[in-house]
Amino acid sequence: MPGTEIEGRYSYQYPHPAVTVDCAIFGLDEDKLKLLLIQRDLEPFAGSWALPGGFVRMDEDLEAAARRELEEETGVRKVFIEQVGAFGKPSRDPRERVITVAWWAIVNLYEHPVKADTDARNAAWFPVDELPPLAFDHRDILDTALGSLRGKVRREPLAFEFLPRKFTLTQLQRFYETVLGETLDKRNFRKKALSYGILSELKEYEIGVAHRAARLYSFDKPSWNRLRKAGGSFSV
Amino acid sequence: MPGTEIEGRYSYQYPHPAVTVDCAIFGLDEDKLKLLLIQRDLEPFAGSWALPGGFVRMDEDLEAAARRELEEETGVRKVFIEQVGAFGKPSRDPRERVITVAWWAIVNLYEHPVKADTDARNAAWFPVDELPPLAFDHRDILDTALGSLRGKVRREPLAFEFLPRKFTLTQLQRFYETVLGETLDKRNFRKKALSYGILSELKEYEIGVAHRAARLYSFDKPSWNRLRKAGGSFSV
DNA sequence: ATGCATTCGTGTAGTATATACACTATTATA
DNA sequence: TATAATAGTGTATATACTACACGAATGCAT
Repeated sequence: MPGTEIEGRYSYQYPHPAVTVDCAIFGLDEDKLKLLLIQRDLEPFAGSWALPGGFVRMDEDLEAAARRELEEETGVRKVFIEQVGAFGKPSRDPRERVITVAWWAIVNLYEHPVKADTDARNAAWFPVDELPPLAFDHRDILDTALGSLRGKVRREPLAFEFLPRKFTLTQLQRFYETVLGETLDKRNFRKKALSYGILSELKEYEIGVAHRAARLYSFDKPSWNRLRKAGGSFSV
Repeated sequence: MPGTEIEGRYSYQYPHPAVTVDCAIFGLDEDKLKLLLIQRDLEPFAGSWALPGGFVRMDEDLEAAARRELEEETGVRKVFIEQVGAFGKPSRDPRERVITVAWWAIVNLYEHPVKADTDARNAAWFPVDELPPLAFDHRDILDTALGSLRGKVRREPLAFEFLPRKFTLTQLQRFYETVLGETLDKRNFRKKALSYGILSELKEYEIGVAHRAARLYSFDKPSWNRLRKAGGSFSV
């Protein structure tokens, strides 16, 4: 049954590989970009940390499979998710041929705090620049995912998927500095960030800080949609 | 055997989907961006045009599978190829579950003319803006591939994968105008293209034209490597 | 041989965008 | 009330982008 005459010209019988999805789940925590990892309890790589993932079901879309894994792991439903690509070196799993379709996702830890290490399974958030060795080819996958995340952050207002609904311009700046790994000039940053007209200045200020309180802003999605339709982008 | 306890926490037995590779093969011909398509002779979609593709073998890397298909179809070995991503809607093939990993590739039709329609199988080059209806979800795949190609062309000197080894600046400009779908100012284009220092001015001119002959240039790869290492990009 | 049609090749001025840079204002706390 | 910490603001310079027109070279038709 498997493989027979699929795609027309090829009629020899191929055995089928297993197909999984793996997710690089990013979040912003204490001004650091963090990644959710799971500690494996079975061989191979028992004890190693790995990207959460699992099998694609036979009647399930790839994105649906990724979202299902994501929700099982974090409890969060509507998140930003994007495909990284397929990884399929024949030797990537020592047991049998497994092709994985990798995704990256953003969970907003301010709106949906995900307490990773409290449940039975051993899961934890790691700063992306202090990761333990990863199982399988997950380091490759992560590096690709990080590249894809950074590229997207440069061109689209993804920052607001990470930040609280009300944020200060300094928080916004810190985010870009953290994710892009470069320092930015305060005045130029504010000038540019505001110039797109997609930030609403609120009449509120941060509270509980031991210095002058900063004004809060929120992301104005309608303005961004208008700007995008007009061919605009958003890069700081 | 399939699916058992793979990835640790999941131990139920999954049937495995078939996995294929499909290739969007681009080339430049008569100042037009063209795509190589194959006419299917079997159901489903018999008679329709489709992206060339086929099964991934059990011991074969995904990229190797794509390159094998590519060579079977065009006879060309060393081409630029990049993954588009995985496509896996459960209904995309009416016979059984097939997940495809799509790739796009560039063949240089000046250096390796691929006479598509001469062999037994019915294959042909189509201008990307005059494509026939495509089989399966190949239209989706192609649109994604085109987006990926255009993005890459904006940032990296991919133009030279399409053009003859010796080319005129007008040819180069036409390429960008064709692929990016916008007209460019001649003087500004030349100024900018030359400013990166990755084009070598040759002492040769085009021949056989019924007007003033244009100077020929070639792409200086070492210069590009130096520029790239220094963090530079290439965008016209 | 001459004129025609066609493409090649070139520079400048104006505008917009990006960069560099330092001090006063506000608030909590000691 | 002094201190420590961060917020908030403007200008001058350099760089990059845009718009724009005409003489030079060549094959071809007459």
